[in-house]
Amino acid sequence: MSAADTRQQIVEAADKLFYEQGFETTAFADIAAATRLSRGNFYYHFKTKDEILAAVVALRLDRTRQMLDHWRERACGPRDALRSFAQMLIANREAIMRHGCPVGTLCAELAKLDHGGLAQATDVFVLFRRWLAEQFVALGRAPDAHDLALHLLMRSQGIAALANAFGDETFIRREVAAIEQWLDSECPVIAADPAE
Amino acid sequence: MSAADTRQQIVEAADKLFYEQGFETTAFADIAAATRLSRGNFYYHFKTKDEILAAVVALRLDRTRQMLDHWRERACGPRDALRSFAQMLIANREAIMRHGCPVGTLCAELAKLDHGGLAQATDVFVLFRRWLAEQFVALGRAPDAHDLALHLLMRSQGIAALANAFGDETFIRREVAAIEQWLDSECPVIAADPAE
DNA sequence: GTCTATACGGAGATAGAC
DNA sequence: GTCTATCTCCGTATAGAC
Repeated sequence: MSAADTRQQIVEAADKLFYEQGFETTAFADIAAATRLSRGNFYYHFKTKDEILAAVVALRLDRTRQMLDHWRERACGPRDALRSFAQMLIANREAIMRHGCPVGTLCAELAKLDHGGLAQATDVFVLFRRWLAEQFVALGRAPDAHDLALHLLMRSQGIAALANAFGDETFIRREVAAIEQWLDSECPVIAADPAE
Repeated sequence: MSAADTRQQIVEAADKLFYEQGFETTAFADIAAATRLSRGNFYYHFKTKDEILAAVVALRLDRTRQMLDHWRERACGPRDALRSFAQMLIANREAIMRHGCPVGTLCAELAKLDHGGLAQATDVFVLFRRWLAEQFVALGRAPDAHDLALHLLMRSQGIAALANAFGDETFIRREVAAIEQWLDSECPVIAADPAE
């Protein structure tokens, strides 16, 4: 197998394990078992565990960009795009109830560890925030688009946190519905807008 | 120093460290340094680290009960009591920006570790949820008091998570104001209610 | 009740054979 | 590029002196 392929395998396995078990808990032995590589072999591809973390965050940034592009392309206008964001909570409900939000839990862990990679990890949040703000700008809310984006992000984090703690699927669905209601009240459909 | 005092000191130091650094990251050596006790001496008071965690959670449950009682006693009616809950985010903003919500981050960490103490830790959430629901019942929202309580808890978690990631104090204040607006819209002041 | 000394396991990391 | 063997450090936990 080529070095690039092996590297990719390691990063993907680490991504999964960091989400499911957390960064610190995940040992090289765990990633080794998942990739069926020997422990020592890791050091050919990554010098330290922090390098693996950086690669995982880079992977998540890439995937998030792709997902956001995809949502925008597929949606009928910005309001529909925003709904995609909310619906993500329902689509990923099983994983969220078990492991929380991948972005939020990683940021929280790195903040506690006082880890240098925190800034990189929050960049994933920034990616979401900017994208959300763009949709609100397109809906004519340019002045407070940033605040509205943070509000939506805040709700998604709160929902993920409680869903993780209580494991209550009904709660997720109810709160996603509440988000959609909030969207409609904040950005009412106007007759002049043909895309809506 | 009596055994009970020493035990209390250990638990309080552990409480602080678990909040600031996380449960797993905190080593006995850290607690030893904070309490100025020798490492070996811990095992007279606690057989395992998990026992310390259980004691910390019990301490937090006690303190939460006291705080909730205090809020209720001090408040002019249930609406005012609910405002105390929201204001807690502003009062504790410095700690929240640095370390997140003590309850939420502990639950998230224990969920990732698949730790048996998770249920106990979520009991702190349950305490808040019940108390919040009681206030909503008092405001005449008995049918959906439980849902409203979870919604408020959700918001507090989302605010804490993003405040931790972004370190934005303005964001906290804005969202607390939004919560108070939401309270007024969900439970409008009625003339027949003398306490309000 | 409090201390020192120490066993034990598991983590990250390195060296060198293949 | 991948492996095995090995090193060191650190965390939990125990034993026993004082």
